[in-house]
Amino acid sequence: MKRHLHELFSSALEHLRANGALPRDAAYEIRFARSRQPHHGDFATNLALTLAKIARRSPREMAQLIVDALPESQWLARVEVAGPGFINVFLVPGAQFEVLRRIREQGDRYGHAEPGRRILIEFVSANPTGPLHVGHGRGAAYGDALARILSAVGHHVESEYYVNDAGRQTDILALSVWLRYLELCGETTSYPENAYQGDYIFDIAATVHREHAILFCRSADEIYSTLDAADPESRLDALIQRAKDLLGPHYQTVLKTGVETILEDIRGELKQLNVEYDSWFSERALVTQAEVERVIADLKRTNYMYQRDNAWWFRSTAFGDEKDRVVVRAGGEPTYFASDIAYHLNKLDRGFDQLIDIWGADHHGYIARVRGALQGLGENPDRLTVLLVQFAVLYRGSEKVSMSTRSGDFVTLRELRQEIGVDAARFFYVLRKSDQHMDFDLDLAAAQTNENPVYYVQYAHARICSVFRQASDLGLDVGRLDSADLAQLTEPQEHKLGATLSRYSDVLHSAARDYEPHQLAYYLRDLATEFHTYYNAHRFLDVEPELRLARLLLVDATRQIICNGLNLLGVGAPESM
RNA sequence: GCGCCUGUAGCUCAGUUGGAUAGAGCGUUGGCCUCCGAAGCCAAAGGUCACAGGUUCGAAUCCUGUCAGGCGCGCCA
Repeated sequence: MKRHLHELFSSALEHLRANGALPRDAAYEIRFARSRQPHHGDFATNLALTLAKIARRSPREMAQLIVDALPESQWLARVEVAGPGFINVFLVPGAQFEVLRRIREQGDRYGHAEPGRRILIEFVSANPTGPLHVGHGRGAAYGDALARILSAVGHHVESEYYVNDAGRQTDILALSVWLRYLELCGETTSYPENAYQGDYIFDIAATVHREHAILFCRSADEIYSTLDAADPESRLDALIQRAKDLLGPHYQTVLKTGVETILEDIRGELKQLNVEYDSWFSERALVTQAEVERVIADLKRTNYMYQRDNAWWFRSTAFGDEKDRVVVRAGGEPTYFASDIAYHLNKLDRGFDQLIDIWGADHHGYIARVRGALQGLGENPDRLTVLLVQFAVLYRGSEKVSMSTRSGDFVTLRELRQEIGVDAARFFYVLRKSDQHMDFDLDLAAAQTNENPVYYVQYAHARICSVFRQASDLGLDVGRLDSADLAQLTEPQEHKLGATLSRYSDVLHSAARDYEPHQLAYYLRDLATEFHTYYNAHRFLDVEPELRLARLLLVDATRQIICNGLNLLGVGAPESM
């Protein structure tokens, strides 16, 4: 319909140009907005306001000229000049409902489009050093909904979890597990405060003890003797080194048991949340397959690498970063940055047009250096889009809850899901713009379970299903919905519902373009409101057959759109509740 | 100190890329089930869009400054 209006107005402007009312070279962009108020018609454009100055006429005069030059159309009831010079378009009564037939025809594919770009979207990617906490849930809900939406508008989308199974954090995990294991062996350890504190460490240690008995047991004397370190962090590093020395090849067994146990837990929890990845990519694989080395060598061949204090630095300031960054440490160890460059190159080499990374907002300072590295290596940095998810600040009542994995003082995603359920959790997360800070009151989230907006939307769906069950019980003929006479729909609630349904496709594409699933969530709530209002004002079954058929078509299309929309958010659409 | 994000109803948040009278949920107040699901509907109260300037036909939206909050500024990941 918008396209049709566009053609009409273009034609009018051409006409005005031809007769000299508009300068030949006048630039313009015709845009239509859906009117908020019924007396402003169905669509409005500010075209005349933008053209008034160029044409040296008053905005209202300009608007009238355009209106007079409009060609005839079967869909337009009337066109008005209003306010300072808006042009309001009123459609003929049936026009708003044409969309119902298309929804009916296309079913759960309605709103989807033709194939577009190849996109790889990476999200959550939490270190496998502890269970997912409530903060990770936001990235999961956001990333998965976005992947589904992008896929729905026609892109080829693959989702990936980057597993940081190499590096210091996993070493700290291995050390933590080993020390707890030693306690099970009867050794007295002094457990470092900066090792992982969570109870899950005990569980993994117990597994190791069950499977390997006292094979990895070493005496406290061996471990702590001649261990000198200035500060807690270097003491931790010294302990890790000691563990590697004392355990030899067994160290890897402890580490792998830890990482794999936690990864299994993460995988399971995400699956519970209806989040399933196409691939899980291991950082360790990048290292063992020498891709990191290769990238470092490639970087050294560019002009963007230099040595200082025995370390290799990448000149990221050349690409807008605040300072240059170390790629290879003085000791010869590559940094996390190095493997991250290799990872992103690997993703590009797999043939994706666009990479989308979803990061926590605390990593925002990291964007410039990664894009810089890609550019330095001759890649187009615009192929990488980094979307930031702001932190959720957790409260219990008015008390702030910490979310540090190392301290063990956090609320797990599992606890939240078990408390409020998958649907409520996912809808709650996605009901906020991702770059908006969010106050997440756990007590409130639990208390508001019954008031969660997701039930409002699901209830509309269930109600419609119930109507059709009733129809079937009464033996009413609902098999001919396709032949319904749309002219029967004349009530204001029907007009509003029809208008909202016809907006779905716009909303979907807008949500995909802006990477904003929350647009869809808000839309679904609006749609549910329109339906509930309609439901309370009118009856569907107990009316004349022709009217009944038309109303059932309208209501069935509503059910279809709610179902499609909820699915894109990873939320179920129950037929009864 | 520098950089990024944010400031909208008592609380939690939207606001369609600068449009007409700034919206919703929760909370508060008052109505609606002999009728296809009351997890619903209808109505009321509640606002100096942090503050001050600027840009223009027109600003919650764009620019500048001030104030307040979150995050970041490692040879950690």
